[in-house]
Amino acid sequence: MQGRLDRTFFRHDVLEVAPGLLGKLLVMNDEGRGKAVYTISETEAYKGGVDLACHASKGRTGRTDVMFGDGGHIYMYLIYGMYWMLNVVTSSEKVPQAVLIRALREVSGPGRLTRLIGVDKSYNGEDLVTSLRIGIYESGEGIIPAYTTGPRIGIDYAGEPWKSMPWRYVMSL
DNA sequence: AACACGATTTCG
DNA sequence: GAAATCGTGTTT
Repeated sequence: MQGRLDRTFFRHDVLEVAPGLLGKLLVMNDEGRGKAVYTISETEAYKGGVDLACHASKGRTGRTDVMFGDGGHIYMYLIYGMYWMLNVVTSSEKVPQAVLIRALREVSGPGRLTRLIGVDKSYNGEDLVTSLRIGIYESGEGIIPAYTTGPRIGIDYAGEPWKSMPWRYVMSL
């Protein structure tokens, strides 16, 4: 590992950070569960005020507040009353964007992965740059691996053009 | 105070 | 194809 991703990595546009997170290492250091390292293999970009699939597009509320903050923080969202979605806030303050971590290598599905690694609402607002229990690190290569793109999952309600934007990034084998 | 709904997963 | 299950935003 070359080292932990710094603040500037997260302060770029979500369409740049989402594919940029592929191949990066998600490092967990939760008390009791011990240390664990996972490779991020699938992400989705949710781009601020214009993107109707992005929760922040309907304005700043208590829940979406963290997305309006500085990049590098975590936005946790509970879906269907049972699954936590792990998001990484990107860009800078006042610009609401986030990357949904959809899969880790060997672990498919955003809801299953958060259960596996033990991430829930208590991680909302956590700073990935300074947190002692969760962080993202550069992989050995330090480059973005090959990947394919496609429409995001489960957001058809947002309508066109959002439901068709190729903002889902899947790392190739 | 009540209601509708969702960035999913699992089972039949 | 449908249920499980609840925090959040919206409506009453």
